Amino acid sequence: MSVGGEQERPVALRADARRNREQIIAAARTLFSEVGVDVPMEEVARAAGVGVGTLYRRFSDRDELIKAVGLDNVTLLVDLAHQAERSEADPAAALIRLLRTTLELRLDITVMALSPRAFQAIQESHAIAQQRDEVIAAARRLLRRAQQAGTIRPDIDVGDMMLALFLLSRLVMPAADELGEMAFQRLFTLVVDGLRATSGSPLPGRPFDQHDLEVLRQGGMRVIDKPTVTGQG
Amino acid sequence: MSVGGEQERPVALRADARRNREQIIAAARTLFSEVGVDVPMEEVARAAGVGVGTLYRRFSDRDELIKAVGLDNVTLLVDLAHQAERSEADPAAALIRLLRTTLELRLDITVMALSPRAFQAIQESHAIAQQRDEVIAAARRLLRRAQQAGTIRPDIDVGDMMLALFLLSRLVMPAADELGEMAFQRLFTLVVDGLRATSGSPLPGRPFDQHDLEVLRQGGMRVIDKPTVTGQG
Amino acid sequence: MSVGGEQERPVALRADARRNREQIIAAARTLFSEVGVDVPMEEVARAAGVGVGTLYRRFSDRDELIKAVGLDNVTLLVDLAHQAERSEADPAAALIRLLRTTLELRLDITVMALSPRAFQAIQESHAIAQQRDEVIAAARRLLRRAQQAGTIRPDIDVGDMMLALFLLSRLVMPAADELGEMAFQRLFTLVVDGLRATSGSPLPGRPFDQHDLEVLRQGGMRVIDKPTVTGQG
Amino acid sequence: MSVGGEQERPVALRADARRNREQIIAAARTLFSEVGVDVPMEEVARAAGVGVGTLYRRFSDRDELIKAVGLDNVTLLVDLAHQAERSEADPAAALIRLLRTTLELRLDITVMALSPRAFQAIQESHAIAQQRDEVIAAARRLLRRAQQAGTIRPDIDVGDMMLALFLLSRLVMPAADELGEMAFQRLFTLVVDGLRATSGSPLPGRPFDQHDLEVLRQGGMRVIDKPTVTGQG
DNA sequence: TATGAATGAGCCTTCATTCAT
DNA sequence: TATGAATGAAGGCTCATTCAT
Repeated sequence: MSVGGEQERPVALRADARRNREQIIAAARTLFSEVGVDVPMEEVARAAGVGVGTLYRRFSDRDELIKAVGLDNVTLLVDLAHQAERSEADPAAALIRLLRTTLELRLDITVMALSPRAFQAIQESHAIAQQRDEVIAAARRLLRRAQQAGTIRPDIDVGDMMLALFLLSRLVMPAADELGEMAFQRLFTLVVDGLRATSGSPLPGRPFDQHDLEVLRQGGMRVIDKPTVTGQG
Repeated sequence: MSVGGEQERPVALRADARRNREQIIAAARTLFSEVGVDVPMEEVARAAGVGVGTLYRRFSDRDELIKAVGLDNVTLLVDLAHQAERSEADPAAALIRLLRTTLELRLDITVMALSPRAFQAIQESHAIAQQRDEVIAAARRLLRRAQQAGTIRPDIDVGDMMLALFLLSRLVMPAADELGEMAFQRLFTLVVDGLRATSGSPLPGRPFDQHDLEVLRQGGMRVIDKPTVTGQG
Repeated sequence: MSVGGEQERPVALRADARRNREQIIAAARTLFSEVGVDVPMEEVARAAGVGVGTLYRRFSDRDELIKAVGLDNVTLLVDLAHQAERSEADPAAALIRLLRTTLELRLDITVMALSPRAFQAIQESHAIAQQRDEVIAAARRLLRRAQQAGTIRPDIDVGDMMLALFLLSRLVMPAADELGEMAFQRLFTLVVDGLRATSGSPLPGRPFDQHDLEVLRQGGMRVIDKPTVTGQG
Repeated sequence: MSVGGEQERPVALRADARRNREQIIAAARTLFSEVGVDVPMEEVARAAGVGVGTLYRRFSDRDELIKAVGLDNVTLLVDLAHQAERSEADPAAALIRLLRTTLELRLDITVMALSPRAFQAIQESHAIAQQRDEVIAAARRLLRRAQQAGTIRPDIDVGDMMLALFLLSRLVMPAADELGEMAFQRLFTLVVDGLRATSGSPLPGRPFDQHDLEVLRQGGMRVIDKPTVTGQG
């Protein structure tokens, strides 16, 4: 599962250094997801149990950290996507489970950039792009199979599905809140229902494919601020 | 149902001052929606064509500006909601049009606070709360009628609908971009399809009502950072 | 009681304009004394019952206002000083009453500038300097008479007395506070006791005359910030 | 009588950090005293030879800096007061030397708050209040002894003495100015003469004790702006 | 190497002064 | 002319990043 990319340290890190690196990425993944990619670097360092100096030694600036988290995420996603493809089950079910897992693991940062800054950063990474394309390709294959099986509506393509994923990614479920969890599950189900074959209205325009998604990313659509449904800080 | 709230200027402003005030609110509405409520005040001022000083003369601080935009939005929404109720048409269609207009006019800030800060600020305004409750009540009445007509799925309540609206609000359509516009329309339709009676899976949990929404707001669910689908708008 | 000075408007002001001018000076005298010469101009205008525009029409900037207040004060002081000289009474008593009245009317701004800025401003006014010199000369004559009568200690000159006045001027008595008033009266008496002939220790150095005072003003001694004995804003 | 207060850093600072902290407090003590507690933070930082960021790292805001300076001052004062008590000499002389040292070291900020802001800040610190009370208690003991020895006038209490100290604190002696130094010494002596037993007039009202001082602080008396005897220091 | 201290640029807000009504 | 609106410079504070220990 070696990744191979421009983010890779050329030489193997010492055990403790590797541990630091992983703790930082783990902390950043959570905080990026819950607080946003603008979270203060000190907060990331604190959550990782290291000093800022160490953080900066591992990741020369915020963008590098974003890329590292992104690569880590997308690497996991490639595995998940391949697993989904390999499962014998109903392709729609596999696809939906993939979506859900992506959200539950908060891996969405890579699929759709979280902020202009994150997008910028991720754009620069060839390794991420490559892996992401593979995830999308796998998702697309699953989608096609589900559409042929008649369980997902025929008038969408993988771009539409990614946008739906993106929407859902805006809801983050704090660990210990039952109501929030329920809200997420309900909305997830509701949106997935919209993806199903039984859904009524023909969608306006034409199916969105990966290329459309790319164009959209380049300069089309903005989505907005650190929103919240809560009063929490 | 006269508005008169704590944001209301008691005395008439001079013509130029009123014009500036309106320009500032308009600029803030757009920027809050597109960039977030943390957008630099200077940027708001510049977009409104005034100096920062003018902005601060009208709105003593950022929170006041947020409240003013919120009240302005919700006041518009009350009108729209009542119009929707009065329309003889299919209640589901009226409801969906209300959702769409809300999004197109970027009035969503009031329905679901965009950030902890916005939430705080809006909480303090009795006038906003009152108007918002009226909007939600009207939406609920429409929802009930549509459910009785069998055109909206029966297992949801107004809270679910508001959450769906919130999700969609994360997609903002830049004026002159056809692809972005199409993306929005497709996703809007897709999510609305999920709201329809024909939709398949029973939603987990129980219908979300306004009270659940309130609880969620108080401290339940977080949603995340200034996301983007694009590199830059 | 015509003043004659570079601050004088060349032509007579209309009655309402004159009234405005006087109200502004009165407000400024109080606020300069109670809040400091850095008090916001809007606050001065409000206290005077006019708009800032009017204030600035009468006084081109803060320095002009300071000069106007200063000239007004010193003009009053000249009268008071001459009255004190004319009184047949004990010269020490006359002198002490002059000091007390100066403080109670808060005319001290002119004697010792209230801030670097005020000092600067006042320096520029020939009219003020002239009147101030006359006040000091009168005080000096009284002082000499009192010293010859043996009621004021012989080892001081008018400069020392002015410094004592300056010290006392740091205590401002809010209108309706009995304790504050008592504090002022006690300290006033205590300092005056230090000026009396019965006082024990010979003062170090040599008597401070008006010239020393001038030198001190030019660049010698600083005194400090908006102090308070209270928690009030 | 160990100090340990809320301003105390619990852990030892790194050598350079400690040095900076001390330089900042030293710079702030001087500037607060000479320019006022409203002196720009950048100016404090510059005087301490550090950047603003460093200043803010040590003291989270201006109030914390004020408290730190206050605690530092009052801690020194407690030592000085106890030394004064221990000295075998004439209690009046010891008391007067204590007053003089307080002024020469510019420790007065704690005894009488320099501004509403300083007062507020200092109020919040239990550690400062405690130490200040001890200083005042020691001063009171000295005062009593001197009064019993017949060398200080009997009709005053410690509150009066603190007010006298406050008055004198308004004169700040710039290091290298002989005339300013002489002015200070003369006025100091003059005021002290007013405190002596030989002084003539009975003071109006009643002796001011520590409680009166407290009441006065709470809301009674205001004293005024950044005054100066000079054009510029 | 890990740490956390220092730096300084950037955004927030206030207010002196000018200008339009 | 009186008013109060508009401007923008200045000072407060935060935080990304660099550097000394």
